[in-house]
Amino acid sequence: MFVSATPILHADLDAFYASVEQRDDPRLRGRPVVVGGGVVLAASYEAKAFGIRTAMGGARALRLCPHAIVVPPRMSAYSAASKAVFEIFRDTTPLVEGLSIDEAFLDVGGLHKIVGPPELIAGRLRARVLAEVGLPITVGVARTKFLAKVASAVAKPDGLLVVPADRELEFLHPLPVERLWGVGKVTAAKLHTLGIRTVGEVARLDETDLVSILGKAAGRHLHALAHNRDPRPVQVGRRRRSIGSQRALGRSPHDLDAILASLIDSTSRRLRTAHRACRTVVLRLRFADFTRATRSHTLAHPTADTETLLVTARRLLTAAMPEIDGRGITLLGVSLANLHGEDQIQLMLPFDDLEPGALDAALDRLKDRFGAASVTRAAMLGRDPGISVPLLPD
DNA sequence: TCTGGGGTCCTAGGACCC
DNA sequence: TCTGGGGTCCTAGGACCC
Repeated sequence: MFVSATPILHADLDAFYASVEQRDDPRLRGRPVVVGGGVVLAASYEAKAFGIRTAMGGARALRLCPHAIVVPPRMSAYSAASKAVFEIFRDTTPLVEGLSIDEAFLDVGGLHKIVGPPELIAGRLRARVLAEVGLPITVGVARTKFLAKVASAVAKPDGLLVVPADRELEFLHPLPVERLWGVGKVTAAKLHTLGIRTVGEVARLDETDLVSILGKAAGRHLHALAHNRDPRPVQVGRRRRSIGSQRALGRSPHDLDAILASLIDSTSRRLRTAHRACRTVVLRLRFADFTRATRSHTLAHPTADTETLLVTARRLLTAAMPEIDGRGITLLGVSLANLHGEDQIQLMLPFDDLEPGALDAALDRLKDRFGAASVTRAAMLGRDPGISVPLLPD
């Protein structure tokens, strides 16, 4: 039986935020649209034609295209659109690996006999996303994840590109090194100074040379990709490894402690909603000269308790105050990492109903159910509506 | 040109343990 | 008394991605 040699799809929504805005407001269609304010979060293809790019300052974008229409972001609309598109992905194949809000890998290798060849599946997927969600989407199809992603980038916007298994290197090698996954500004500059500009030129280098130029992991990684060696399978259900939030600070005076409390409040809330707990609190700082610093602390036990996390974050901030006072702070952020999940249960007891001994009784019930040795009382603090008791296996 | 907000992964040094 | 090699964890910084 013939088995498809190009079973991986990389599906990537085009100019995602801007496309949602154009979908929802007909007046924006066909016109240069910029989503964002101080910085460009997304630009429609009409805006990109003027040289406007993601992450560019808003003022510069308007100089490039004075008649661009700037709209504020509507995150909930993008999130809803993303959910609808991912439902179509999962209806196509259960093997879906989300990469971000607007892109995913789909393994359709097993569908050939039932549905047809990958290009047919990809075409149908594009048609469904347009018909059911109203958004243009580009799909790259190839034998490896990496090449499928390169194919969709080349095919953008609103395109479909299949790289046949026998033409992979022919397709890949003329492309600029910037197309390789993991090559950004710094790595590209290093390679350029050595006269290396295309993927094919990278492929001609020995792995040991690349390692000596770029370091062990990056060198090996790039060497493999330049030869289209990418054995990574499409992974379903990858879990996030950190949850964070940050705030750029204007020139006006700010109450750092209040901002910190609100950052911890929102991130710890998201943590609990996801039924996760964290062990590491990371404080992110950016200074007036745009240099950055991080300060972190790792707790003995995972927790999702607001008060515990806030106390930890406050200690980090207090320790960093001399530096902040000296250099001026322009951004404060918090990231909760070292995430723990399924192996942990969180017990919430409402404050009002809390009889004396109720907590111990609840712990005893859990010990009956999971075995005494697997239940530990790790923390008992809280001003949220309830007492949260993170429990973890010994 | 003056820079947002959300993430991932890698490196390197030091502490600590065997 | 002086010494090796290996492993894990934590912290900090940095490159990169969307």
